[in-house]
Amino acid sequence: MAIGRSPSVKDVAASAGVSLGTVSNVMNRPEVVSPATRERVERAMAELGFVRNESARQLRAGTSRTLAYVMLEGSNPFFHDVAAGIEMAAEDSDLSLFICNSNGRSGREEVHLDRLMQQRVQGILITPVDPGARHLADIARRGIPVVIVDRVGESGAFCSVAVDDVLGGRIAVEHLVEQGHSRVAVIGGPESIGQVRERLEGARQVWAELGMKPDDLTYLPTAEMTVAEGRSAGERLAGLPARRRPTAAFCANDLLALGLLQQAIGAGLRIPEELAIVGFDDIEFAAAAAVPLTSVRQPRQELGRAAAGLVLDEATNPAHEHQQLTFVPELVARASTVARPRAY
Amino acid sequence: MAIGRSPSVKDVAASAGVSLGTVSNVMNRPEVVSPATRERVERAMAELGFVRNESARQLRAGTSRTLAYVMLEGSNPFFHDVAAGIEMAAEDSDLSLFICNSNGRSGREEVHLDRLMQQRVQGILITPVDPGARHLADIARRGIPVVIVDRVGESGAFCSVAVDDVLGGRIAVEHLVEQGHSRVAVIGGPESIGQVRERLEGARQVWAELGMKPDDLTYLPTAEMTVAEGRSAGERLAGLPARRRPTAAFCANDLLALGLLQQAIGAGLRIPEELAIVGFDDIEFAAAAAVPLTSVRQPRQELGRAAAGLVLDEATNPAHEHQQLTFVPELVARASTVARPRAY
DNA sequence: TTGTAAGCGTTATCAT
DNA sequence: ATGATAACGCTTACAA
Repeated sequence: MAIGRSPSVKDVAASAGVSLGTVSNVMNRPEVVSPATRERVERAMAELGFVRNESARQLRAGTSRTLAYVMLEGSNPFFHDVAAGIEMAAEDSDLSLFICNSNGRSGREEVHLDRLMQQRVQGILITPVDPGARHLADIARRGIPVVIVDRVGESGAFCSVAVDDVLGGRIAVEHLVEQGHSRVAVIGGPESIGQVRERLEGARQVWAELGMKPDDLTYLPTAEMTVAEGRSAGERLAGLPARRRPTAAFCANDLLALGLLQQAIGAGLRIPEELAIVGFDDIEFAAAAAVPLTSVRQPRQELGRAAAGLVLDEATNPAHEHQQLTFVPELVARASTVARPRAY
Repeated sequence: MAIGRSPSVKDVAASAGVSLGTVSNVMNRPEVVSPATRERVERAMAELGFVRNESARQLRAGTSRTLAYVMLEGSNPFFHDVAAGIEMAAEDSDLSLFICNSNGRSGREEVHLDRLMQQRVQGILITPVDPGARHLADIARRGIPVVIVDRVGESGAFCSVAVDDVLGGRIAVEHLVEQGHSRVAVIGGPESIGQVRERLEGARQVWAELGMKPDDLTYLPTAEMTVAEGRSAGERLAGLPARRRPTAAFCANDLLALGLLQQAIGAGLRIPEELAIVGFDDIEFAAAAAVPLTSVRQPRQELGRAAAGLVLDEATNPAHEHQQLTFVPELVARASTVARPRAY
């Protein structure tokens, strides 16, 4: 039943009684071939079960029909939403999307990048472990379009798409202060993650500008941005002396916030009365939490879409100029900070 | 700065003053080339920034170094966990993994499948919209290894890896009955989804076997397996007259359960005292919920790993026989069904 | 409108 | 140990 090897244009040509070139024309410029022969060729293709060999096409064409996205953390739905946005854009341009996951490890990232180069992908979208990494610059120098997603490239050597993380941190903490909190925890880490640094930075900035006491902003570092670390931060929070204990927390992403929320509810705290919580990203699960989570929303799919637009521009437009797109994050207030939420 | 085209083996050969074949040997059988020339070639490669062209390699080799997974719903973390398992196995065999998402639409699925064939992937893993679909059988008939994941192929025409969904439904409902519930809701849909049918089937079976009254098992159909539909099912549940209202619910997946949980807590119900909830899949967010969710665990990564093993066997072992691997699901009891959970 | 032939970058076979 | 050469399946001039 199984065939030795799959039929090639040559086989189709033989079967249809035409030449190689004609078969190719049927596929690539059907208008130049007469309806009669075209139909004959198409029938032959169907009969033989011909499937075009993309490698051969690509070898000849010199260009592939694929984009790639190297995500930072497969376990964070945020990145999958970004990927979904990219995929839509890719689909619109009739491109395939290759998705890789570095899992925060620079080594894996490099391995993936290497393979993608071998595959001659049209462009690479990446949320890098380190935007300053040598291997990233190397790729860009080769002329392969690279776009940094969710992070601003430091050198301006590539395009980037991100939200203003500093602003995000600001509006989160500003919101908490508006709600009457005067002792706030900021939770996140490690600080080697740029997004974390900037979100914390924004939080500190606005805290100072609003004239709050520096000591009343407590930083609780975490080793990762996970639910488990959020729970652990909650325990540390609970361990603080009541007088100094923050009445609100700003978490650098939603996974941390979800973990904190779980720990707090488990400990019997009323949310938001005894502890208010703001997350970051606004993933689906934020709104789906038992106490819906206030979060700083990133336009996740939009981010991906815009990034895809930039790679494609770089890939096809000779006049392309690198640009850093910045989206404005938006606070989505829910029950975890306000008893009667403005949004749900 | 940017180079016209990237250097080929030919360029490397010229630069190193050796022949084409020698360069190829350095890459593929380094042991046959003398250390001196090998080093010379390697230096030339580094200087020129040579990157092997995978299309050409593949065209020549006739086979690609990629596996593909077509997932059913990108918005459900369950599938990403399966994908992670596949990826690990792929990595072990030095293969790349191409991830696609059909989003439950048969049309998208077919488009992806088509592209994957053109790419000549080594094998396809898929959680299909419809395991009986024509296009799936067509691919298998072409001799491309296809493995059905999280669903049993109907015809035995391909390998499959799944958990016993009927059993899963059984242990979920058995657990609820053990906890003393005599009115239970089963929530899920649409019934066109095989997993749903079987989980419900198991629920009904065990309900009857335990001698419970048929009318006390209420089926609440949903249009999708999402958090939003879970919430909506919760509202319908709340609308039932108190006498007939179930005191426990078995949801066909965790997203539904999470939605139901949210709705119930929002409505002021105490969990599990006033409503006990069991989900299915045991995704990370089940354990992370405010009230940790009891769930029927699927060995998500294991599923992926095993499936990858089967495709690889089919791809490489001439004596390969199709097989249907079935894992045994396991109940993970948490606070959403037991006041003092056995596990956390 | 259709056929012929060259070439994309690699690998493998056969000489040397 | 190294070099020359054919072949993989396709696209695209160019010729007929």
